[in-house]
Amino acid sequence: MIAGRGLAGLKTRDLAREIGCANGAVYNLVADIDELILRVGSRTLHRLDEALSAAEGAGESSPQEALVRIAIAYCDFAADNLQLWRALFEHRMGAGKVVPDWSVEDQMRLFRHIYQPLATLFPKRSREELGITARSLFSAVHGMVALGLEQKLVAVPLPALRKEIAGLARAMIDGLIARQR
Amino acid sequence: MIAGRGLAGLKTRDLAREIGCANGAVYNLVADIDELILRVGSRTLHRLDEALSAAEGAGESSPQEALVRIAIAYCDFAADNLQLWRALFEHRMGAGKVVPDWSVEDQMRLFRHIYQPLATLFPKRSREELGITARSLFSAVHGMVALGLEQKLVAVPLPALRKEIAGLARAMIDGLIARQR
DNA sequence: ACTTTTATTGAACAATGTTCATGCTTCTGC
DNA sequence: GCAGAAGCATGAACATTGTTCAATAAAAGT
Repeated sequence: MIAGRGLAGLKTRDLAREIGCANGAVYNLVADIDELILRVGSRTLHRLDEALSAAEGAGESSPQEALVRIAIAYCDFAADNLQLWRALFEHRMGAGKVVPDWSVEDQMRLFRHIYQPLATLFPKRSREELGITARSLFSAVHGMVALGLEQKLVAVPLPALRKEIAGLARAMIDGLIARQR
Repeated sequence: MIAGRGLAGLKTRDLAREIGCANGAVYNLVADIDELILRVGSRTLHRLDEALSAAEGAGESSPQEALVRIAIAYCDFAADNLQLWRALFEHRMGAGKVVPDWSVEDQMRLFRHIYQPLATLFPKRSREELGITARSLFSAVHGMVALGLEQKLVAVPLPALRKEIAGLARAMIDGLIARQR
């Protein structure tokens, strides 16, 4: 239902009807809709993880190009799974509730993909520095994808967005390499 | 109320009580809460515009440094106006409704700040290319600020975030310059 | 002063997440 | 086989919220 009508289109009553049970029975499977959304998010994150892994390995080449491929793969995944991907970031936890550990773990796993090539590129940097850089790179690419797929402001066709992301990703990496010297 | 308790803390009844009128009277001032939120967003965007203008002009220097200052100013504004700034991006229009022109106009104005220095740096590029690059740069910085202030994943202290943003902004710009040659 | 327009009120409606008393299945130990 | 227990399903009911609306009051116009 999230994939079809978006996060806002997920209603407990519709859901109960779809899976063929009463309203209340949903709460035997899940404590909250928060939990339900997190569990869907977990699946999405795992599929995203696979997509990034595939991009990481494909075509042995420089770490630079691996990072660019990962960025493009991220963009493609988001475009192909628009609603599910949006749900990952649109969702806000209900008041007072805290994100469970297993969900945080799912999110953290993403940075691994960026960490690895970065560590090869910058062997002198500490684990912590690399972690921060990895997160920054991810955030930057994520921002481009997020606003690029929003379509509301300026309608940029997907191929142009991919090219733009590849360009800026290369620029960031080149800039980082040049800057460290 | 948005500034205090966040977008989710805005309730029409509380609002009516706060301004001293009946529930329904709110709808003489605004058609929707969507409109209300957009109007608050408009004010936020104007204040943001002023903050970026101040950063743009401060300390005559290279376009590169102007861009970095703008990025930092964006980060600072977001940190100082966290809830209001979040409301700009968290809000999704109610089903079927479309964002009015005046609100889109408000959003577009932001890119001007980035466009100007970019045009100086890359005089050969077309207006359209510059527009796309401006949006990409903005998106990338926005992504860093957004995930950086989220605090949920990794708690990065604000000074570190500012440094990180400045570093990656410089890297992006350097990379773009090097790449064009 | 009377009419017309506008604003205010607060009850009512609809949508939606969540809970719960009641009753029904299914499993367990014998 | 079966009594009791444990779990599950049901759908009504509740709480919260955005929104509407008929009735009423206020203001403006003439």
